[in-house]
Amino acid sequence: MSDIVDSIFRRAKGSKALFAKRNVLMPEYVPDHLPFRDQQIQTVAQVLAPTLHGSKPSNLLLYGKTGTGKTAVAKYVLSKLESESNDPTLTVAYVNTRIAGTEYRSLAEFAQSLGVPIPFTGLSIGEVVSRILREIQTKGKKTIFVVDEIDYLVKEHGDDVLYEFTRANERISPGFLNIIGISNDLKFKEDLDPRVLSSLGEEEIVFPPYTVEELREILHQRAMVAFKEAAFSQSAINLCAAMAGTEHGDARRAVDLLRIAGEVAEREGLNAVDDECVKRASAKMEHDRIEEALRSLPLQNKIILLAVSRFENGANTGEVYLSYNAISKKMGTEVLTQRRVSGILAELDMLGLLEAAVVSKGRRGRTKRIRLLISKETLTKTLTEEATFAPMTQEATA
DNA sequence: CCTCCACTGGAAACCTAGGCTC
DNA sequence: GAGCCTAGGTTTCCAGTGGAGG
Repeated sequence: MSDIVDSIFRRAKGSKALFAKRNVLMPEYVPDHLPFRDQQIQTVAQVLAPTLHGSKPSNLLLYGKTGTGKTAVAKYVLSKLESESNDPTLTVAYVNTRIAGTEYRSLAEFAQSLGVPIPFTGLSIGEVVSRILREIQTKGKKTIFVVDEIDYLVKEHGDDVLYEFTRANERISPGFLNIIGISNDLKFKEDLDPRVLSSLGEEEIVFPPYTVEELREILHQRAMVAFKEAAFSQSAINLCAAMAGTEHGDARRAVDLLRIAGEVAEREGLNAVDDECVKRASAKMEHDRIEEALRSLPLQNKIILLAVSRFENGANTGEVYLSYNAISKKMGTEVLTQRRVSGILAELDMLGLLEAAVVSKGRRGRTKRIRLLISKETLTKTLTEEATFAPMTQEATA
């Protein structure tokens, strides 16, 4: 349906489609070939190879920053393994613990992939774990459990469950449970119980960030498939690679940038993606990021930002608190203490929405010098979307 | 060199809400 | 369905502080 609408609009603007296969540039796409990851693919394959003889491979930890190909490599090798093996008891389960949210939901998802129905709520963690293990044992399932963002799981909920899993293997023969942990955080090992670490980290692979040259090559390969012929310039690709390269070699970001640049070019009715589109795309991503950050902020943080925005030339904590107080009263919302507001100002500083530097003014005390880092227009525009703010953003200088 | 402002930021108690447990 | 637990947000309390003005 939307295809029809798209084509109508496109014809109306007299422009033409640049994408041949846009999904090749979507974040969840796994290509058939992963350049510059041969080493990692080989190691993962070697570690998992014993599975084909029915024996338990070593547990595996994959480390690396976002966009270095960890998840892609894991999914790639596992799909090969599944198609290579003719063992019906081989089961691969994938869970991203940050997206699943809670420990319970991560385990429930895992259980579902094993074919064990788990109620939405009501069971204890221990009960879910033992149901999973019972399934593996009674059916003799050879299980490979990919735990993506395992650092999140451990940080939020501890490593007790992982300990149970790693310890259980003697009891569940002829089946086994193998764990592949994927972590963005290189220091994540420190939060782990040494017993869990020694078992989980039997094999470790580190994924280095991509270099700019590598990003360029990756983007080029994707662009050849994603776009129609001559619908992109080499210099646009280079620019994408360079821009993402300075952001710690994040391939996902590079690919996103290229896709959005393509969308910009299409919307503008251009014949090809050029440097200008990439710059525009980068600005759009930044703008979207800020709007998204604003939207997802808790109410109190929004009010505080609004209070800060009323001072053209920056303000100190006391002044912001007074202004915040007035707005809150007018809106009829709860009023937080100054201590808390001070803390929230520090949080907003971390998010890069404002700057809150601690300065000393001698006899006139010590405070934070607070300055908005985003445009006032973006702020009021985004806040006005929310009905509660509509009256507040109108007469902003009252 | 000392004072003393207007806070900062640590620590602990308190308060929910949501999810789990029985 | 009532009760329990936990995490995260908030309040309360307070010792600490950089440096302009004396």
